[in-house]
Amino acid sequence: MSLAHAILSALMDCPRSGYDLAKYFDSSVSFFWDATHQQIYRELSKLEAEGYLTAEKIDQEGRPNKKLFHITETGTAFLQDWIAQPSELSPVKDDLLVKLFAGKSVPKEIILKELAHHRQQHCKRLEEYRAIAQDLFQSTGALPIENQFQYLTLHHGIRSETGWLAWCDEAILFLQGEGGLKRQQTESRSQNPESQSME
Amino acid sequence: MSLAHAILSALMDCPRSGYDLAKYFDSSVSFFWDATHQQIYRELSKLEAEGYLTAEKIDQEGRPNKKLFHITETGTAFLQDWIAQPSELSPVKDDLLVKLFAGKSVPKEIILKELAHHRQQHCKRLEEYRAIAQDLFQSTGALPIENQFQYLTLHHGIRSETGWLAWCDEAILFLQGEGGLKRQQTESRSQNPESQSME
DNA sequence: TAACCCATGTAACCTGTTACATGATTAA
DNA sequence: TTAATCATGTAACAGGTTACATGGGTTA
Repeated sequence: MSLAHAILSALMDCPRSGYDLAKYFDSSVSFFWDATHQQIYRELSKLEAEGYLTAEKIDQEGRPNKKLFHITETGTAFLQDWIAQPSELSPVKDDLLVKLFAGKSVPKEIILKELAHHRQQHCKRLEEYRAIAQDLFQSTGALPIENQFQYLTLHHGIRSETGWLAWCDEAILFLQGEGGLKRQQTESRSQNPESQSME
Repeated sequence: MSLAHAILSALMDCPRSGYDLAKYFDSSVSFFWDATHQQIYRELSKLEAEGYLTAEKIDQEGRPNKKLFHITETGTAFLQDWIAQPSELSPVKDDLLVKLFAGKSVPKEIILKELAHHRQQHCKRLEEYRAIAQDLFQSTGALPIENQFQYLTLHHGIRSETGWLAWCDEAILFLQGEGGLKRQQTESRSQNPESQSME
């Protein structure tokens, strides 16, 4: 869908090589998009052919030559157009939840183990996100405009990981409590959620 | 990745036709997986060819004939195996967050409009999930084992939508507040989140 | 009489994954 | 001397999207 748009966004900032983009997608873009270097190179060729990007060849000594991709005016317009188009909610796809859904067909310990494993992975991710937050936004006072939007996406990532952690904890307790007996009330604060404060 | 597994899980319950599955994926599975009828039919053929499913032909009068798919023992074993294999976190991909990331390249009103639009869609989804929760889990006392896992997946969906709503509200306020000036403190309750109570 | 439900599919295309391939430089 | 970093790609395959196709029965 929007790998192309994610790449164009990343190139609005500054020109980057395919390699740079792959690294970028592994860190500062990972809160909301995921792509391998193979996908990125293929998409870059396509975007160049369509005139949304131009490649600048950089000869280097002591390391491989590279191509820096710059976004063109057509590319910028294409991105702006897409942003202005209202879009649907992105589809949800989650392996762990598929496993849980079929949970009754395996011993409970297997599910509990997998929940613990995922809990730990979310924990790790949360720490990574917090570290990025520290790096980027430690100054007091107003954020420069360039960083406001990045801040919001990162904040979403932190929120989402925090939510996963809490859900994992609940699910583990629920299943350990022999299921069902400890179910709590249906109407809760989530009707009118007390929002977590910003990171 | 796991469309095959999601289909097999759905058939653990009871045999279903492709059409049934498509409807099921549109409602009770939508908290964690998404698939169109084309994908489902293709996957069913494949799963049948591999021996994980058998098709039972049902001739009907007054409406089209159909095929009911039953999971086989091989199919069950295949699913159980997959569940026991530890899996990585599912990748995040979200269009709205890509738009926000590139937010500085369009007028702020466009972003605010899109945020409001998404907020409304998440609201609608949350209501749908709550309605399903009411239907399935209104009884007091212990949940039957068959429903415990479904309950947990649904609960995750409700949690996630609640989180999205709260984030949309925060993002809208943040951007309306001329950005940055109203940023709140970095260390917050999310360090040790007060979990929302179960639905 | 129009739209929706039931029910199944094909075909073309685009996107994502996995494996393979190269090769110099630098840090442990 | 082993592994990681820099840097770019091809090829095959699997998974997902969009458009097309059929056709009777039911509800507004």
